[in-house]
Amino acid sequence: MPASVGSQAVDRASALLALVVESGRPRTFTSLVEELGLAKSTTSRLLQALERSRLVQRDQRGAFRPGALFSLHAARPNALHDLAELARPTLERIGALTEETVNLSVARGNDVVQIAQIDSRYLLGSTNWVGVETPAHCTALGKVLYAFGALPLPRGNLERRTAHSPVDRAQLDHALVEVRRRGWAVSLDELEVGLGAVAAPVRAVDGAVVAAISVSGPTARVNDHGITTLGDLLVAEIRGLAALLGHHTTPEGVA
Amino acid sequence: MPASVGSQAVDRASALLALVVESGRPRTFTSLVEELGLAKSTTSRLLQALERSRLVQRDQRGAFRPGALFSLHAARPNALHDLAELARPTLERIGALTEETVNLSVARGNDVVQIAQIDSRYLLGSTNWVGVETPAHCTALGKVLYAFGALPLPRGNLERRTAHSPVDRAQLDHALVEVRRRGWAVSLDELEVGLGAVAAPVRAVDGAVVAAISVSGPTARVNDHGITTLGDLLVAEIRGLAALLGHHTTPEGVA
DNA sequence: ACACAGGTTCCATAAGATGGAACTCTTTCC
DNA sequence: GGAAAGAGTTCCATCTTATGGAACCTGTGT
Repeated sequence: MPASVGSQAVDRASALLALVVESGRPRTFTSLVEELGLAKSTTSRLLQALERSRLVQRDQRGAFRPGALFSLHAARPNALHDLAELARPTLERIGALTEETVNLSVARGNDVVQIAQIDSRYLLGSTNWVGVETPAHCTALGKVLYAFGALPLPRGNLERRTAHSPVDRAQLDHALVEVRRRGWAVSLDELEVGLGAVAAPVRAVDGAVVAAISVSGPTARVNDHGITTLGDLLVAEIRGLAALLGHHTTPEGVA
Repeated sequence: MPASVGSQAVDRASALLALVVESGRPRTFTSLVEELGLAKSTTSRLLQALERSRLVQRDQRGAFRPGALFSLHAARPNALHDLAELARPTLERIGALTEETVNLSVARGNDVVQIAQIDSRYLLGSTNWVGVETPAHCTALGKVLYAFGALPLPRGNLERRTAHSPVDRAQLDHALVEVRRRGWAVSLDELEVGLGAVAAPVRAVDGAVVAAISVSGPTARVNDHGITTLGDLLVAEIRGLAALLGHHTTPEGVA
């Protein structure tokens, strides 16, 4: 661990900051003291310094949350582009293994936005979905984000894209139970007849799903037959990406 | 200078990080050394510590950009909610001064997303636009984001919402020149007949426009008559918000 | 092959970070 | 309503840890 000298204070402050950002909800002073095992006085001083620099801020109750600098970054139009950069190696490896089109998406408001895509090795691949709007309930990516609470569930009737699209919340909910059970989602002929996709979640350290990755292609190649293999492959490959988002390489089971 | 002791290293590292995040584009090692006036060795050590904690990352050329922790935060569905919190006092003050509906928006992909709203004091106010999709070329918010490069300009024909909507790029471009000249944008009867709005940009320290704030209401109240007053009021009030996103000017006293 | 900019490592020094204890303010409990 | 526990900050003597100048790399252009 201490393979580094001359920066103990910064390392400690950074560790505090990482905890606050990664846990995704306000952290109390005491919980931070306990988790890092630093002296109260040290922790207090470091947090004050971070607050001064707008790296953390305190809410009404005094708990710490990511500060204005994080908000500023998030508001930049290309903030998600950085995430795409980070994920690119993972996407490319999945692309190389499956030879199909690979997409990375996050939830934004009530929509799913595609932020990166690796194109299929085949001539007959999916088109470019970056920026294209799709009804989330018909896509594997949307189902993953719905299933793990990253996207607010839709109300009212659902748009029927094909004969296979889920048409109401009951059908969708049923599908989402299955997604949670398996850990990945499928969409076959639901968005477009002849188009199949599998998607799996990308989780932050706190377990929250922050993004999803899909593999999609014509149902001639992406179909019931090899779908389990694809789903498991996705889940396995995404482990590496999750490590980038939160370095604790904990294989300890968290549901 | 600040009356703070026991955290010089953290303060310096935070200052480095703030520079990297605020400038919005990759910063070279040397430019950071020059801007902060620290010793090369110190700067190098601090940046290494920040990189270790995924607070900064280096691109292919070795320049520093915000790291994975910033991307992680940006990918969270509620990342922009934090920005809204930060802006709330400003929005409320504008709402109190104008008694009209106030909105905060950012660009996301090719769309404008409303992330916060303060409702009009009048019964006849605008409806809630948070989450609603609107054609950017017909809105004051959209024009601001277009004018200052926060939103990619639209291609092809533009949707004609009313007789006053701009119908092509030529008309829109002409309007944007005016927006840049005045520093704020107007939309009267362009989105809906009877609806008027004024919007102004929110800038980060590097000058990049990261968001826009609008005041909107029925044209009975928001119209050519008082529009300059409204525009200037917006620009003036937003200064305070920009200070929150940028450098520290106030040691104490949070509204 | 040479020089030079950009960047990292080394090291003696002392400046600055550290943690225990004292202290303040708030909340809870009886 | 008062005592006690809880949450967090400030103080201060101690010595760990950050510091910056110089040496040292490493890649690039000439």
